Amino acid sequence: MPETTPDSRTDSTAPQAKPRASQGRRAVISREDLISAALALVGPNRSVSTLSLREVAREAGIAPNSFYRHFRDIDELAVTLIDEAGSALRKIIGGARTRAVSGKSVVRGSIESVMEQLNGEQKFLHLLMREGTVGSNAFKQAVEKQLSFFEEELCTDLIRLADINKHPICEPESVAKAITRLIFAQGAAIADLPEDQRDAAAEQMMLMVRMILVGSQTMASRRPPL
Amino acid sequence: MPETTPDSRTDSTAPQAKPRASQGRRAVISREDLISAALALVGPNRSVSTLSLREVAREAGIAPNSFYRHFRDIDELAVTLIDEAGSALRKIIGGARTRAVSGKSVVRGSIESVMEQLNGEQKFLHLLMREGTVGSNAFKQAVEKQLSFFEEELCTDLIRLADINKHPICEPESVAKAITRLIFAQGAAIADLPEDQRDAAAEQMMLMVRMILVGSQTMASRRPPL
DNA sequence: TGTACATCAGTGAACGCGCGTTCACTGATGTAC
DNA sequence: TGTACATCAGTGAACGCGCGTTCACTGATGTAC
Repeated sequence: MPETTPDSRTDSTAPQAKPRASQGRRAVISREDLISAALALVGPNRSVSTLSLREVAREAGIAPNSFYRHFRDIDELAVTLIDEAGSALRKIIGGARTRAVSGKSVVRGSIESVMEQLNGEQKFLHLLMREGTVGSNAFKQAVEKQLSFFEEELCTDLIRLADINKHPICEPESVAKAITRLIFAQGAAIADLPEDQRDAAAEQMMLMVRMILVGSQTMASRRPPL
Repeated sequence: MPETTPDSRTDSTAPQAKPRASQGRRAVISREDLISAALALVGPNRSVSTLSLREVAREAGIAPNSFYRHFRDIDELAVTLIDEAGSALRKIIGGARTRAVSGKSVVRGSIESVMEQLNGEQKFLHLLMREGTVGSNAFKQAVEKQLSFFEEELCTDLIRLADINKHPICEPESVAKAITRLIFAQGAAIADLPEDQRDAAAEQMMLMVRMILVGSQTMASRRPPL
């Protein structure tokens, strides 16, 4: 029976990720339960790197050492959390983007989708925004990987839209990177703002994104693209 | 004699910051020594929020409880560290900016100055880039304050240059914010890059900044500025 | 100049705490016969 | 169908560790007389 979920796990870093599912006592909690517990604990403000193994186990309702049945250590859980947050977020934003295919409102649609995430209950976004600059190298790489996924998808969209609108842009990779990084950096700051200032901050963010886009279009029209 | 350095210290948050200097045993270590010890410990990768009181005391060569003679707690030291990093960095970059007053090379001069910091021994920049998204609210606010100082200075420069070059830009505050945030976000990522990829990353960062500037100029020329 | 004294930077020992990790275990389950 | 057994998720107790914080202290210094 082949593995049906290719998913985002790394190649060989899950040494005890239940290779079997047949014999022995049935599991009462799962990897996913621990992830949920961790997600509940980080809330909107805590960093994954401050989670303790005992704390997560307590939240999940198991003994501390039972944790080792599911993850090698707390860092493996943290990286898994980052990966899951990234893919969940890409799914959400990707949905918002394809829903609003009409012209350049793609930018607005995406950013509004990000803001919804910020204002809502979801913790994925906070999590991703927070872990990029601290913690172990494994953390940073995990975040970097997720961000580059966003960049790639945005880059594809930019090129597609440039073709449709006959508005070529220069260096779409750099444009995508600038927009992605700016949104994540600003998003983290906006998340800490009081509710009534967020809309204005979101508008400002849209203006910034528009500046980047207009700039790249202007630069493309000065020199022929490529 | 009026206070010549308005500086960044907060109003009343240093309850035991040596109000006297006359009686009693002479201090063998100072507040500054503790700050240096902390700075040495954070190095290029650690977050200030992971410093322990005992660790800093050990590094400074004093008993753990002697720490309390200089700071209320470890958080007060961390905030002080952030403030000092910010003002040191503003001094350095401000110098680079005024040195290169000729035309638009101000942008290049500033970014090269930032890159020098990244490549060099100084830890101020790493520190500021790292602490904005994690840690207590006090940390975040301290970083936010320093970043907004950068923004203000950059905004002033942008307006001045726009006047000189007869190239008006729209919403200089937003432009300054976008550039500042982008540089700090990207800088943190570049700091983790291997040496040989940094120059390329710096060039890309300059391109991004130029896109923002060009975009804001283009948008200003479409609608009359203000 | 000498002496008593107040000041206060720094100390050493101790506290209780939460942590990660280990150990030998328990007991529910699926499988082989 | 019944029984013996292997598997293995979860446990409870214990370990040693570094932590922040406290306490009563020591002893160098400046000041008053």
